[in-house]
Amino acid sequence: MSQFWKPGAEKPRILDDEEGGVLFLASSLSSSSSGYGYGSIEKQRLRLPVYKYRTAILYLVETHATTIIVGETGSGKTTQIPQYLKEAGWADGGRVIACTQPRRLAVQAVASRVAEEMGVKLGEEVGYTIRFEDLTNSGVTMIKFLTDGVLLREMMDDPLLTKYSVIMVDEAHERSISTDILLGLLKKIQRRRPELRLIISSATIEAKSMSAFFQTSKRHQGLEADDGPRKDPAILSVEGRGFNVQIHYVEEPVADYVRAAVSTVLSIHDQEPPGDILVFLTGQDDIDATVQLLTEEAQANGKNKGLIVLPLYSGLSRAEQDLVFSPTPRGKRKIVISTNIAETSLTLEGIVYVVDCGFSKQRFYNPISDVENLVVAPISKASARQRAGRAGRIRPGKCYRLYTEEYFVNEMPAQGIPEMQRSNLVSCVTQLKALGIDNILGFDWPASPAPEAMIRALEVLYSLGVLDDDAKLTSPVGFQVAEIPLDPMIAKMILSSSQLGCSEEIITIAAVLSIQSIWVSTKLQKELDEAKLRFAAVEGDHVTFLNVYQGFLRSGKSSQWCHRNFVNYHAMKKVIEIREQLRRIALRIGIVLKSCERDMLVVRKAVTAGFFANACNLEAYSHNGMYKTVRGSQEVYIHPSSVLFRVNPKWVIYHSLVSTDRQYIRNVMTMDPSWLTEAAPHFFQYQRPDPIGH
DNA sequence: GAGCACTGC
Repeated sequence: MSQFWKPGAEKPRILDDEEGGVLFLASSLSSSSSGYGYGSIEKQRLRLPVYKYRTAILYLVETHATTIIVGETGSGKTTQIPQYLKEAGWADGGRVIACTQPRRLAVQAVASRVAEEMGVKLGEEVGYTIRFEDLTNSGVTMIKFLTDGVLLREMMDDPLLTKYSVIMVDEAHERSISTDILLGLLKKIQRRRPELRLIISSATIEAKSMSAFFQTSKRHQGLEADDGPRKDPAILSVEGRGFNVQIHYVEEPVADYVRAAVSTVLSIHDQEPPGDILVFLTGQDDIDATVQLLTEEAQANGKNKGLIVLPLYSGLSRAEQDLVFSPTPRGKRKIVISTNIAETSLTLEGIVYVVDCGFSKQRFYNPISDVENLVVAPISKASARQRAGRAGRIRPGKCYRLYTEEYFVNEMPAQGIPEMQRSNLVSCVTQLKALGIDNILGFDWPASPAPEAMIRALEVLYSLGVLDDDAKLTSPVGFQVAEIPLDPMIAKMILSSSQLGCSEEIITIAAVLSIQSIWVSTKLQKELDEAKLRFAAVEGDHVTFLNVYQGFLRSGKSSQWCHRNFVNYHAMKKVIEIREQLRRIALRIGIVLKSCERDMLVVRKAVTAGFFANACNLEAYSHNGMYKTVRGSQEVYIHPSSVLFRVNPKWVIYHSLVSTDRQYIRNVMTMDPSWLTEAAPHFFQYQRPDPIGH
């Protein structure tokens, strides 16, 4: 491979664009150098679109502190660029090349692919780290894949990330909270470590704003010192290798996208050649309705024989999700009706047609009421393109958009709102504080969150005793909370359990609260309710979780036991895993591991210490179970899934709140109001001088 | 008596 550009060699031809970024125009190499006697993996590597840009990428990374690579799916950037860097010597001298991904599955898949291409054992030269799993060998691993959340955690031990020579942040266009925090911090690190190189890889042409973010102040421009890289980011664009997808729009806006989706699917089935169909809708309700309607109409038309209609959303059991991946039998057409999960998280093979309703459920946070809501909202153009691209993976496809072209062009937003601007920031602020970022309001974010959200987060953390009057982390509580990889309210609950002597129980509760649900998703609602009753505790859902966990342990962690009791076996295994991680961290930060045996009073006090802000009082004379929150006097109701539903104790504390027609509180526990002033005297003095006196 | 887009540490 001597023909490739290496650091120090004569530079390839480049052209500066008017913004000071560097745009690579032509490579002197073409991909025609493939074909002599390489193994098939090697041949495949040479055929990837990114291969043509190998020299350019290495040159830009050598000469620029930050390189932004815009690459469509199938360009090969994720698997190839780390290898190019290694071949060019960026992993010499014990240094490591890092590549981050937003999702665990992607980390594992990419790492094993790269290990295979390099002919090495996974966990040696090529490794990966995700929560609960570290497959790296320190001193040996040269290329390391990891989730961006794990890299953020690594910064708590090594703030300058000194072992890495190059950090590639992949899928940056998704703008998850951890990607955004990471980008902000990496920009800071760059100032302290000029030898560090960043590669920001993104699927959309948002590169300009990303470039502006990494652009350092004007006076540095043009000062190209011989001993350092250029400070202005380079931008390089790599084409993808997807097939052409023809876009169809509706001529008039549709009133009901469920009906529109059904009729679109039926006409594709009627008129188009074989190929599976993927339909994007917003949620479980829409999807179940569509599956039913489609099955009925197909039956009525006598077309049901050729159709396999399958729902897809994260709430389905593993077995139900796996159905979607089974190959379509000859002569049949598979129709997958899915949430956003199929946009990025899962990739289906064999899709030729996509139907896109133009909406998805998105989280929005209201810092004034401190409530996170799930709202059906229009998707962005970037999402619409991503959805359409799902039709072009195996051959040219078609995408049917259930909105007008006029709407797409003129009204659909180009990019979605970054998650940072739609979320509660309590965890995010704690993490930054732990990394020594004192001036949170002045932090240089890729997208600044609302000041109200920031102030609300500071208030909550102050009331938890995580921050002091100067908004600095308290010692030891604040630092301990930051070490625990969970929501600060949960972390505070764990810390309090140490003093109350019930940490074993509270850690179990923390683990259960941090997974989706320990119950199986089933249509047998009555049976599920009956199963729940077998574990129900008068103290509420938290203690009920302890009963389930005890039962699971006594059964010898049996999957049959889970099945009999409508408990989700995979969820329980995850609970065990999270418990183990939390116990390790607890020992490290000096929490006393102790069981309170059957004393649920201390367990409830520990929960209150974290969740006092979620205290509610049953309205006197309320016959319909209406509660008011102590903090904001909001009307709330106990969710029917709670064991305290219809029990309606006078005082409760909840873990989370969901808004639909009503505000429902989920995971609810009974408590005594005198604990509130005990847990957070300042908070309740400030909010309401005497919460107990009525 | 009713509802949970999707990730991640």
